[in-house]
Amino acid sequence: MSFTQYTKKIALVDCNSFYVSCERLFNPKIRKKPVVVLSNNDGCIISRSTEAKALGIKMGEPYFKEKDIIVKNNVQVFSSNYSLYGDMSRRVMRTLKRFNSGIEVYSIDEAFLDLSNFSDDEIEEVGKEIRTTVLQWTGIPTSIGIAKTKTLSKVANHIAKKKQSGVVSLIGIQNIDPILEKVEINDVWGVGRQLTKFYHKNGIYNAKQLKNKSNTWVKKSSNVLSSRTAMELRGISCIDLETTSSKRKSCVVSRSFGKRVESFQELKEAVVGYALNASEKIRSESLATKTITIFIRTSPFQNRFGYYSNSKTIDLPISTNNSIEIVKAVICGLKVIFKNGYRYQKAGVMLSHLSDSTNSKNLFSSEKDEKINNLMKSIDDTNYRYGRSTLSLASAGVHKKYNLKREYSSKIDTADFHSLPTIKTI
DNA sequence: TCTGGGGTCCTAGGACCC
DNA sequence: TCTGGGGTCCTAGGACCC
Repeated sequence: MSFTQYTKKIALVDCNSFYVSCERLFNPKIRKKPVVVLSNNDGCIISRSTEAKALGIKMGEPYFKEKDIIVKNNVQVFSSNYSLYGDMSRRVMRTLKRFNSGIEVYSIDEAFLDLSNFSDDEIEEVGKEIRTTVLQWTGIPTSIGIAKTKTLSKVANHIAKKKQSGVVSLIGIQNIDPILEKVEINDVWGVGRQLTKFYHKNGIYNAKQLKNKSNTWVKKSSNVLSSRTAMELRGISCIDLETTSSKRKSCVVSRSFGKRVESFQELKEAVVGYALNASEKIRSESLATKTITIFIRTSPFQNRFGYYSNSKTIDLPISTNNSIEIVKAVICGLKVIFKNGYRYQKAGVMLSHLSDSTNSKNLFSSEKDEKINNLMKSIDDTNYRYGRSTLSLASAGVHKKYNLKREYSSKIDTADFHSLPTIKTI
């Protein structure tokens, strides 16, 4: 006699080489070819097709270091196009939501799904159906791992990546030790470079060894996060699915420059621009900031001209999301930390201690605040309709020689009518 | 020259993730 | 010549209090 089992089931859906897959959607010619996508400023390689991986091109490597291999093998290169990737991501997530409301969108190309309401017997088929549907509706190939905990579903996903079917379930397997034994410790979710070093020193080289270590040892010699990871490998769920999206706690806008920047004026224009972007972002999420940090630095890789990095944090008496106030603080901070004679490579603005702005009326609110809020709102509306920075502040400048390098952009944007791919008929 | 014990709160920096 | 950007959480240690 057998009866249907309904154990806890978490699926991790992960888009394969997501940015590359997005570029391939509208460019069939590069479907079977090696392709890479570069980070901002065409700096590093951040997405690789399987063909590119096979050539030995490494993740996160500077583009110029791999250029020889790239040219020799005619690898297709793209600058990143976040507008396109963001839009495709939303389509994938919308498709996933149809299968279950219990979904945690974990990153631009990953989501955890609670599939506990499906029986043990049918779960692998459900995974395959999800994969097929996402591929059909969005054109994006995915890998799906299913297991009792988030950490184990990551393991399953890791294995699924190398499988033809793209779906791996660990549900119903009595002894998963032989599987975990083949997973290197640094491939376990939550184990980074430092922990890998530490585990190696203690004779732990794979997931099985960590799983079978005593919990007290892990907790005492490392920390709670590590012990949670170990528990999850044992099939005991410690990291919950976060299905309700909570408001963020900080907001950063930072960029590397396309060219080194030396003058205060240019640096100021750049950080004012970042401050405006950040302000707009938090306004769009009905948040206000109480702490503003501005940072600048020269390149950490070339210290021929000396390395300099500094930041200034400014605490406001009252939370705000008013661009003018935020820009004022940022310029103030920049004046404190700016030093002449350096070739700056990067700058950024961080807004933290964010709180809900909808109930932020306080003792000092006035009619003037009301007017400023209305001004901000009309600036945001105009920029939304006519494109970012249609309306800006004079201090943000107009020349922007330091702007990003983006030499290989596909310029396709499915979220912008004017940048949709066109079909030519002869 | 000697100089307690214990609690809370905050922050900077580190480690991790994608 | 050229090395991304944006998050979260934890912890140790300092400041402060009685």
